[in-house]
Amino acid sequence: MQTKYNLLRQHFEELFALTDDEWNFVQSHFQYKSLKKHQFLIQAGQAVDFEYWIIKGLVKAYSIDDKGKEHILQFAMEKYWVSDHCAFQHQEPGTIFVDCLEDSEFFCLSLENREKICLEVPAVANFFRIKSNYGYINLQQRILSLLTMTAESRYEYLLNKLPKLIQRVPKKLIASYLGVSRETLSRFNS
Amino acid sequence: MQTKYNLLRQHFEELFALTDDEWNFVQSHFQYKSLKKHQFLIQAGQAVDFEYWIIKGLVKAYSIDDKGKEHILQFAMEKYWVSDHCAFQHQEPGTIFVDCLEDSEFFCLSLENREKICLEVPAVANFFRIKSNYGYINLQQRILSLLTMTAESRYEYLLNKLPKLIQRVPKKLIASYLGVSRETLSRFNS
DNA sequence: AGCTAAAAGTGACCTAAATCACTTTTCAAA
DNA sequence: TTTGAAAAGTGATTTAGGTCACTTTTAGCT
Repeated sequence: MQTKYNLLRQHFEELFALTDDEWNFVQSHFQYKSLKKHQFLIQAGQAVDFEYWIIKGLVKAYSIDDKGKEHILQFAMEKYWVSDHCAFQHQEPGTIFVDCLEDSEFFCLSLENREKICLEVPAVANFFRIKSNYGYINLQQRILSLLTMTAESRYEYLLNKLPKLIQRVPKKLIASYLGVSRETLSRFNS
Repeated sequence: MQTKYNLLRQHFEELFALTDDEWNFVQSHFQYKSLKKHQFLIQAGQAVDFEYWIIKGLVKAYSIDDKGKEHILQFAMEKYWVSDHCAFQHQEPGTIFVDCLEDSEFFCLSLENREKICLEVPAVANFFRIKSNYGYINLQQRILSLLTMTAESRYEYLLNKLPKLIQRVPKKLIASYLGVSRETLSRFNS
């Protein structure tokens, strides 16, 4: 288990160094969780008590529309953070589902604990500040890709950007992420 | 001018309180800028030296595709932050344009100064952390709206969410923001 | 290894929205 | 207050991508 915590420490320290004391304090605010493939991390309608850092595995975050169709908001794997951020931040019932595409392990951080470690350890506040900023930048680019590119070029773009992901995820889910039907994606390209 | 700085201080203090000393330090890292309608704040291809807080006015942030068509990434008005965040963060040439839809005034923050005040004043780091997080949440919702909703319901949704904005912005720009053609938008609704 | 279910591919057809071309309305600057 | 330009509306036509129905392939399970 300590090895797993060390992975998280390394993740924090990619951006800002922490003293051992700081790290021990921070670490004590996370809890471990493990799920099998097909199990839910978050379900719409329920409370979202945590933000999750993925130690190992792969999940999809998605919403389900009135016709029962699923729309993928995010794939998240090792070293990614995932949650229903909106529900988590506002401590409201969630609107999206997150489930495991592979057996997965997580470190869980509650809102209360997040605020506590951010206020206590400025390096952690700065860590989340920069991480959120990168996340924001990524979403802006995804929005631009939805506004400016055809479905086919979004697919090519994703193939280049995250080739490893494509191999771990069924194409029908890639289609859902890109906002295209499975059949249309199947008719693309190479 | 001090009145304008006070607006910015209030904006920071909506999330975390600052001492007068802290504020004086923070304030000294911003510079004032004013532009007339139709002037550019940021242009694709050029360095992006600042992030901007809007004191007064309204701008659009957009990219131009290979066919010369403009796609609106964001509208930003009083109390909003705007920049080419990607280019700014990586200190690379920009890829988007930001120009003024009305005469506008800004406070400008360089990357170096942002990092300086965040490291010096933890409340500022926490401020930007929370702001970025809210921004992230908003973009996730916009992505979901692009994936799950028809153009018409996205329009209705926007009418409810930001009625004031609609009145300040030509409909053809709203169309571009929603990812619909001007003509199609014009055929909608009520 | 054999079997079931999920995933992927494919043809035929349909539709939301884009595009093009033109008219009408609104607005801002002289 | 006129006037020229930008914005908005509208009809006709096209098109990217969706939907439906079915077949083939792949991947987990016992």
